Amino acid sequence: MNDLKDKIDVEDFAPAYYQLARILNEKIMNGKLRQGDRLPPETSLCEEFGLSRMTVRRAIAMLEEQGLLYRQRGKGTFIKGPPVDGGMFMIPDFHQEMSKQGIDSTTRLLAAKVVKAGEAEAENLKIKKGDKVVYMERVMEAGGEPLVFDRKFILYDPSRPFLEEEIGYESSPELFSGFPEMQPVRADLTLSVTILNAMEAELLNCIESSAAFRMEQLLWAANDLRVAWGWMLYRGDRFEFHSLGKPI
Amino acid sequence: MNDLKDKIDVEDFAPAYYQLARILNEKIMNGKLRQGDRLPPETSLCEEFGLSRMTVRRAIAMLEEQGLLYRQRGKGTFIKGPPVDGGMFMIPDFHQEMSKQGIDSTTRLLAAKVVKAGEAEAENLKIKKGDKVVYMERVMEAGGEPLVFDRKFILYDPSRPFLEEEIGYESSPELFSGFPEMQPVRADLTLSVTILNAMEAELLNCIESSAAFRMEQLLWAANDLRVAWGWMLYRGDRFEFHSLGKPI
DNA sequence: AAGTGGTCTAGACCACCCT
DNA sequence: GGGTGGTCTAGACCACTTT
Repeated sequence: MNDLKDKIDVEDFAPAYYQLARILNEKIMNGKLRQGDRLPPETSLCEEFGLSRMTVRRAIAMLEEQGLLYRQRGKGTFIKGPPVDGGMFMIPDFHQEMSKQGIDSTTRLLAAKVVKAGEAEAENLKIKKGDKVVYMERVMEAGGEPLVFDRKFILYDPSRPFLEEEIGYESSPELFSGFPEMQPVRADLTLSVTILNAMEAELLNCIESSAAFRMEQLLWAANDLRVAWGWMLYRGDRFEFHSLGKPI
Repeated sequence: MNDLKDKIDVEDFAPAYYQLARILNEKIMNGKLRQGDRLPPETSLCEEFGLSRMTVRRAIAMLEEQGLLYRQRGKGTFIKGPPVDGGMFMIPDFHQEMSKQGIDSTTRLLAAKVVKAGEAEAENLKIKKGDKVVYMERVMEAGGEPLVFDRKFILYDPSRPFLEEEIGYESSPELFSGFPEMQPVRADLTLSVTILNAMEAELLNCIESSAAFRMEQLLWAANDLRVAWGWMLYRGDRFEFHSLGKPI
């Protein structure tokens, strides 16, 4: 029943490190290598598969990255069990994900204006309450349905006139294009859960008090300058995320 | 104002690839390398820093893994913007995380018994409705507060007596220890949001109808055998998760 | 002392992109 | 054809663990 080749096939288009990773991954999924088992030493694998050590190490590094095993200097490489009580989750870019699934998606701009910063905005952008900020509200839709609500407060640059046309379409980073000092270089994201209030529920076409993901965003430019703060609400009845276990 | 060495320090304990990754990362965070910019070719970096190509590539690979840049064969290596509309989130193992924070945590077993599979369990474990399964309910607590509710349905192995003592403590994988055929080798995790019902809210000491994370788990053993299914509820008022941007 | 993983080199050849 | 990243080798030395 073992149709799998346990050898590196030079005719195969896949590189050797990838083939080896696949072979080892298969042994783990087969139960031939079990939790706690030690992998053969790298030098043994080199001999067994006719590969150099760097290539063998690269295959093992792939599996380590996926959390299938761990390495201990001086001791060996050991198989981990599956991540039962936790894992990694990716929240993909909304429009990218939709277009990948062949679904048309749009962003609708609800509001974009200069307002005075309230308590929360001032605190998060480290400005004074009452200072001017650009406020922006958007809804992202797909299949004729609103799915994500986005609200952002953006640092207002008095040296630059505020242009509504610049705002509101697909990609947020473009908001800052042309203003190198305000270009975000880092984003701190925080994922939590919340219950939609009446306004949010109406915009998202949900019943009030339903649950949603909330992804808070704080965008940093160079020199530790905070350039934008806000959050996105993902409808709880339309989104779920899967742990990463990219098949090899 | 540039206190950063832009050279590899052989006296430094950090390996060369790591130092180079730190230097490049700093240039991105400084805004010296901006979104869309092309990195110098690998061979240039080799010369500039006096490193072999493999070492330079390893540094770049680190940054690529973190989503800071991407590579295109034949064209070059380019800086990405920060992941504004999505990112990676890790949900850590509950007890590991608590002990890391110096907080004592416990697991309390509420129920462990053999029951007949209902519709959902039968569907998810691919058994017949009414077949026997092991049912288990646990609450994980820290700081005197219940924080996570766990409910699992485990494949019942008639050849093996069901022992309540085996169940219920810290680590789920141990449930299967000693039964190699049932040892999980893979876990499919699905993250969603939900609203706590009366029973769940009481067990978690929350008000009813509050929001929570729901992490559904399907555990697979070798031969594509489904060995357990269930879900964990994380109190929404006590949990939030941060995107991964490990500082270099 | 022997065995293990961690780092690094100085080359080599290949696949792809652009001119 | 020249430049880029992608893969691979056959060594070397080091740090750590175990015997």
